[in-house]
Amino acid sequence: MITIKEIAARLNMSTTTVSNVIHGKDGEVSPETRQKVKEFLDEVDYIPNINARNLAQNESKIIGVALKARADKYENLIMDPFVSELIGGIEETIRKAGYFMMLYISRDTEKIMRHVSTWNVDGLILFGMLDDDGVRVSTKYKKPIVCIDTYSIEGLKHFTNVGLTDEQGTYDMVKYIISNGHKRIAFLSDNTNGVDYARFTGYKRALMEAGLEFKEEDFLKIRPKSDEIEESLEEICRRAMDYTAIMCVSDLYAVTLMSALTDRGIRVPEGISIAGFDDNYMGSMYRPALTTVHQDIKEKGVVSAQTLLKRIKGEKTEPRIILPTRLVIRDTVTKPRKSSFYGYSRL
Amino acid sequence: MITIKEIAARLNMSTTTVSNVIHGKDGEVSPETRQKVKEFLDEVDYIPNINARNLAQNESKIIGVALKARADKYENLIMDPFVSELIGGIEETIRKAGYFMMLYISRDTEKIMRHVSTWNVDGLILFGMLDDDGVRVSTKYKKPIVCIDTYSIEGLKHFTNVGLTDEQGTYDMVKYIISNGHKRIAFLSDNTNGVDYARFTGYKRALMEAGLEFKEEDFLKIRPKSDEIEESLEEICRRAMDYTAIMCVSDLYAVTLMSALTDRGIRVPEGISIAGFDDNYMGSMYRPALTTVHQDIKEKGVVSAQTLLKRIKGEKTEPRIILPTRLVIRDTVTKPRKSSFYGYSRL
DNA sequence: TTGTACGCGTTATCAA
DNA sequence: TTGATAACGCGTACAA
Repeated sequence: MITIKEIAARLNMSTTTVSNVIHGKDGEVSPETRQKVKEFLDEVDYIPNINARNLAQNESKIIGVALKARADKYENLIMDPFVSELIGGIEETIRKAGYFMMLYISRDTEKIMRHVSTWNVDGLILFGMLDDDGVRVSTKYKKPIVCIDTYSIEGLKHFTNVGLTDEQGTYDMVKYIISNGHKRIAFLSDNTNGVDYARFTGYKRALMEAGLEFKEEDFLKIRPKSDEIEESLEEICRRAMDYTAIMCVSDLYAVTLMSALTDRGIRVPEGISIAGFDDNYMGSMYRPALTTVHQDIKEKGVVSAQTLLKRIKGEKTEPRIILPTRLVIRDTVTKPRKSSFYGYSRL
Repeated sequence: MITIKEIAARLNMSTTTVSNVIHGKDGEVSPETRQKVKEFLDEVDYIPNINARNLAQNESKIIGVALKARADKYENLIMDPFVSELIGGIEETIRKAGYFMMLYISRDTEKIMRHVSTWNVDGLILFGMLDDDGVRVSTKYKKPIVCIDTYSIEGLKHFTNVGLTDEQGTYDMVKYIISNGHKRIAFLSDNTNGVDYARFTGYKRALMEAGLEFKEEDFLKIRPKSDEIEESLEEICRRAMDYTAIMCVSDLYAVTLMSALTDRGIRVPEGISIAGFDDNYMGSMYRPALTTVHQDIKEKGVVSAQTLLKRIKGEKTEPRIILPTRLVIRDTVTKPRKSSFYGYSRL
């Protein structure tokens, strides 16, 4: 690996001159020397040492991307195509802007912050952070942070949130379900924090507006840990037939649920209508194809990275960016079954 | 961000002493000073500047992870749960070993190599590289490289390949299909390089062994680019009924194909049997559940990272590591349809 | 046991 | 237009 110093020595000039040519400071150096240096640079295939550069400039050109995994969700986190699509969008944007991406997955906010401090990253993208983490992060770290899908960090300095019309999207979908004639509609999720809370709220608003009552038990809680999910699904399927439709908080869960129902002889949508949220590949490939709320996940990644890049350059940005959602009507929501028919294909 | 120098000044001692305490060189420093320094370190929450450290030590503690995307496959690359699961395994292993992971996606081998050179990464994990890239990479870069699923790099120095019993796994599956009574079995993929070649070979071997003839046209070529896939699928479905079973090179394609067939009224497995390879979430959630060749993708990531770490430490490793596969028999391969029945559910 | 001084590769400042 | 030199923060050989 050749260094500037060595190049300077071989060309009989100073490191300054070489450095100037490398950085295109054309005013500082004569055309002839510039030419000479450039040729030599090509010849030896000079590659700068970023560590030295960062040390001298006190910057890193690194964007830290931290996924905060919940203990009970780690497996799913990394299985969900959501994540890879998001990362894809982020990586592409970062790379094109001449930055580098360091990826870090952890359950521990503290560790994440140490990590970014060590590397002196120029900015941080956080995904999967819950409310209470915000303050802790905030005090440790002075550089721009963009959160994805994190509610209730508003007001905290350095923070920008990139989110969705979660509430409205779910509201629209449940309204659509109701317009199909459904009256007993459950909501399926594994928690009621952050994004899930917003979607849950949208669901309840649609119910209320239609004069439908919401009872606590209409919230179907799925436990995604691999050693609990079967039992969890068993119970949910048992209770499913109390409803004619289930609004799922994600496509992942919607598809998981449809499989479980199918295995128990309950047909979708004849026996029960199912709606998802995300519009990922799994939902679109499943048959019957999933009716769902679309979000552009890659775009979410791109916008997050772009916003962070702007903030790094010192430009002002909105404290919260809200991306649109839209309904994708496919085949899993239809009219409710007749009360006499339970949709069982075998019994 | 506090520096060693500053700490030394405040404590009235030399930087060496502080440094020694930080690195636990207990023999070099008296218990009292050690205690004093440690306390102060905690108090000010000292975080080393990695750039300076790397510069001084000429190492980086960074593992570069480069995904080489094929032009026509980028979208799928990042959609396939395969990738996120693999990354998950790699990241976890790297992190636990005290290393950092830099992720880079590019179509251009040259760019990937520049990237790793600049950062002086301690080692490299390459995924998606094709045969011809090998040599180019090899000459540029002297540090350990672990490839995932790259055939024909054997013999190249610095390289280790982590792969699968691709040929055998596919052979086993096709043999299983044949044992179900099938005689006309197609193979679906988008190319015949690397991994796909190995699987293709396994398919042909099983055919041959059973005295079945393979014709060129039995290779069904899918074109995965988003603006071509519909047309491609249309043609494949038209030709599908010349066969009673299709061995797909991946679960992703198997599920995609099943959807397309279903949409055209062809039922799986009544009309045609389908087998996949990978055993991912999509295939296991699809109904009918996909019969497929299982590989442990996360494990692949873990083993790759572990192997690289070993090589970085100077330990010898096998030039090629081959992970096992096994058949997962589910519901998409059954006896072939009667020749009079074409499995159409509507026409 | 502690401290001094230098090198790592780069950029920046200032003088020639 | 060019060059000498300091600085960035850390680790370490070697001296004290």
